[in-house]
Amino acid sequence: MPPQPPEATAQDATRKHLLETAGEVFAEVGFRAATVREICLRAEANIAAVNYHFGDKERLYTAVLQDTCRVALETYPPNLGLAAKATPEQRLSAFVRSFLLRIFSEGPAARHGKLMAREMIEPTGALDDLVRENVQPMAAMLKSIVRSLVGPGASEETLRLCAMSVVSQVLFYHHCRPVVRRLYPDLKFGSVELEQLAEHITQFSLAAIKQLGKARKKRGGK
Amino acid sequence: MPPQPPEATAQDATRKHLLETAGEVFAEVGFRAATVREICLRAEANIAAVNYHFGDKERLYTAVLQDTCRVALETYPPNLGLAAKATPEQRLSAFVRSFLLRIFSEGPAARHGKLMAREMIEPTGALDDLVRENVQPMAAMLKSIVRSLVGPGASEETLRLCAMSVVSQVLFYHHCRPVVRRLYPDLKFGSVELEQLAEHITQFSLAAIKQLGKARKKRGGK
Amino acid sequence: MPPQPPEATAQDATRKHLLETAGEVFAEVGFRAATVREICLRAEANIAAVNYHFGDKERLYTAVLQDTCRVALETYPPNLGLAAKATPEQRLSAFVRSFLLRIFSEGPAARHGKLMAREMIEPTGALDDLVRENVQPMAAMLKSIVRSLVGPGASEETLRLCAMSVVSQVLFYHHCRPVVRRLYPDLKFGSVELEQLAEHITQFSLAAIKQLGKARKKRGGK
Amino acid sequence: MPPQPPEATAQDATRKHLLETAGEVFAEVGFRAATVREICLRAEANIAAVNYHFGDKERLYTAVLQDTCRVALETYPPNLGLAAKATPEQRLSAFVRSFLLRIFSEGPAARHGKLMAREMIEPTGALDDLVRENVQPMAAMLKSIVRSLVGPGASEETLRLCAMSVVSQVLFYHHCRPVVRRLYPDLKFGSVELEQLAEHITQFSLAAIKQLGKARKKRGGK
DNA sequence: CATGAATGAGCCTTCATTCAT
DNA sequence: CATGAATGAAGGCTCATTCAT
Repeated sequence: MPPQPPEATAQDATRKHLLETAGEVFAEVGFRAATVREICLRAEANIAAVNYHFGDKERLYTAVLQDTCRVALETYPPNLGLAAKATPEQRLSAFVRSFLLRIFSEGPAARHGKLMAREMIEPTGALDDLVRENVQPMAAMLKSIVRSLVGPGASEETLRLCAMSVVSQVLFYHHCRPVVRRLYPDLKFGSVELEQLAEHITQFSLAAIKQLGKARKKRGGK
Repeated sequence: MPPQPPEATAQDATRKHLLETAGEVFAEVGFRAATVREICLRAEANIAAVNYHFGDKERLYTAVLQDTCRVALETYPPNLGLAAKATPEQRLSAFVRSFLLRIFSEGPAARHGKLMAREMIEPTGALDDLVRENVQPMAAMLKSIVRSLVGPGASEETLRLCAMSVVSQVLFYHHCRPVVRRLYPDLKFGSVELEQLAEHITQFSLAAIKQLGKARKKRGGK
Repeated sequence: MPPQPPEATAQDATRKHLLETAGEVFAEVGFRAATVREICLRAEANIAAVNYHFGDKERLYTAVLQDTCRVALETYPPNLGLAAKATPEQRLSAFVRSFLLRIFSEGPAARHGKLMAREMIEPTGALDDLVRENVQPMAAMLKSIVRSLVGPGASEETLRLCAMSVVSQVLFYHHCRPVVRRLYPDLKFGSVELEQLAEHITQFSLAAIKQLGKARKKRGGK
Repeated sequence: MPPQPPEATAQDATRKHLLETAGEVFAEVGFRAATVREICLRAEANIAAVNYHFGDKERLYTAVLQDTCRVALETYPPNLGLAAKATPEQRLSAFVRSFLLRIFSEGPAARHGKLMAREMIEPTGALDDLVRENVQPMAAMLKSIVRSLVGPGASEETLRLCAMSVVSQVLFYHHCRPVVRRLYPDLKFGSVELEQLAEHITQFSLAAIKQLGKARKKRGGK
């Protein structure tokens, strides 16, 4: 008998189910279009269950956002279990791959990507916390990787710009999927294709970053 | 009897005004949150004007999308009036700059960027036409630029991947602005900063593309 | 054909009907217990009619309060068409009688009394205006009557106290009707009984006020 | 085995606390607006405690009404500890003063006044008992005072009318406080002002009653 | 033709009450 | 026994759309 989590009450079960179902619905149609009725119906809960467990629709949404974020990061950790003494190149590759896998996964973890994309269009109060607690550390990690690659002495601005150039390439395929799909109908995003994509983004970025590093040294600074 | 264009002005004026106002409202709050009432109120038109002129809210939206796209491309053409014999580097730079200016502009042209960002989240039927008529040519133009840079013989896939890497860096700042603003509160997007940003993206991309070109030649193909 | 009130449109008819019906319902069960559904149902109007014509339930209530007040004062004017040179005694009698008739009437004018009674328990924002525009003038009128009766030189405080003693006797029978009915089940409030009641209140008050006037003179002022 | 009253304290304590808290809430916002949740929350009791101890919200209200009435009469008894051989004038004065103090007091006793005022607007079943057991005796007491003042031989109707004229003046300031406050914003109801008010009502009523007594004798009857 | 009064479906939320534990 | 999670009816309000004028 496994060490049962303490107090796995009926309440928690309903709450959890609600959280999961709401995640689905919010990811599918967004906060506004999602209706409490639909969520409760799918979760086989009473229409008043949302208000009872979360106060109101908005707080349910906040809880969903935080929960999906946690799940996504647990499922695809940014370093992908890399050895401690990995090279910067390996670390960049892992970062890109885990990021891609995270937002293109098909499971519950994928919902976070959809929710975040919607959050970019209409930010809610929940975004502040999310950026501070989750995005910030990721950005710092990536910047440290870039610093290792571009060499010491690079300005904060350079690090920031390069980090964003890396991130942008990953996010693009997720965010602009509707356009990409229409431009290249044959393009798929299976695991093979994702690996190829990760390889391209990594190589493209490595080439650029290293080149910038060389150019900086030649100019003797900055 | 002349083809009475000057006659129908009263109607056309209302229609045009409605189109413009709807563009504002849709860009501000999105399709769902926008209300026909609000649009008609701002346009000083009757509440039934939308249904009268455009059939329903959705067809108004489609008309708005097409209109804003036209305006945006007219205001910031992709080549920025470049000389015919411009170098590939100049053409890439112009492409990046015009793209950035287009989506970060503060005017009617900027609305298109916002609407497209929303379209990425919940594509409507209008997106098909838009991609075919506007995005496709832009993509082709960028790919030809990349081809000039990477050298002859590069695969279609390589061209496509590189083109997307370029585009993604531009779009990122627009699409993820809510996160960027929270990560770097001091970052501004005035004309000076946009120029610097364009410079970075251009240099980053040039370095990567050329490097990939060299690597390919060394490997002797693909 | 009578001089038709200008613009007696269909809109006004619905609005007026709604106002009347809402008056009934609010008087019967109060603001909170009254439901927009019930009001619209009784008025044979759409469920959204209240919001359309009055904005929301609260503003409908305010409109009802103002309207019933107007009707009540038009139906039973405070001076009851008294001659200009009426004696103070006659004016007091008319004031008391018209007040009693107003709050005990059975028609639409009676609703105002019920609404005001509820307003005493839970005042709304509408009360401020009502007191300023309707109660204030009535109070001034009564005070001038009392001044004529008590003789010159009486303090403002005395006038106020006496005026309130008069008003209180009238309102009591309306406000405490539930208790009065239980104490004296045989008591009726038909027109005959109201006349007797008016006579008592008038005589009781006259006796008191004149006596106070005499006492004051003996003491040589105040 | 003794009749275990000390046993059941835990339950009784909750019940009593609930009664007290409900009194507060009902007096503040009325029966309808009061929520069982709020009452249980303030009483630090379970949400189901009301139904458990009192059956439902309505029966809780009835219990509250009876309890507050008891407390109010215990705190401000109608004769204010008057000597047995007090004059009718003194008894009237005591009656008026105790009545005023009761309804204007700032404590648990005051709640009864507020509840009764609401009961006047929407009587509940609890009113019958209350009138029979509490109001009736008070009315009888006041009528006997009036009889002493107006002289023997006065009709029941006269006694009743005069008694009500007295009571009405007291209740008016409590019941119409919202209007009074708006008419005379500077008016306060501290202990000093209440004494002055009691004095006015007493003198006003005494003057009227005695005058009516004289008039009756002159006319020789009734 | 162009208007704006009117519609009714549907949304979020509240609340007294119940019932298994 | 006492609890609190769960219920479901009902309320106010919004909004795209319609239709008689």
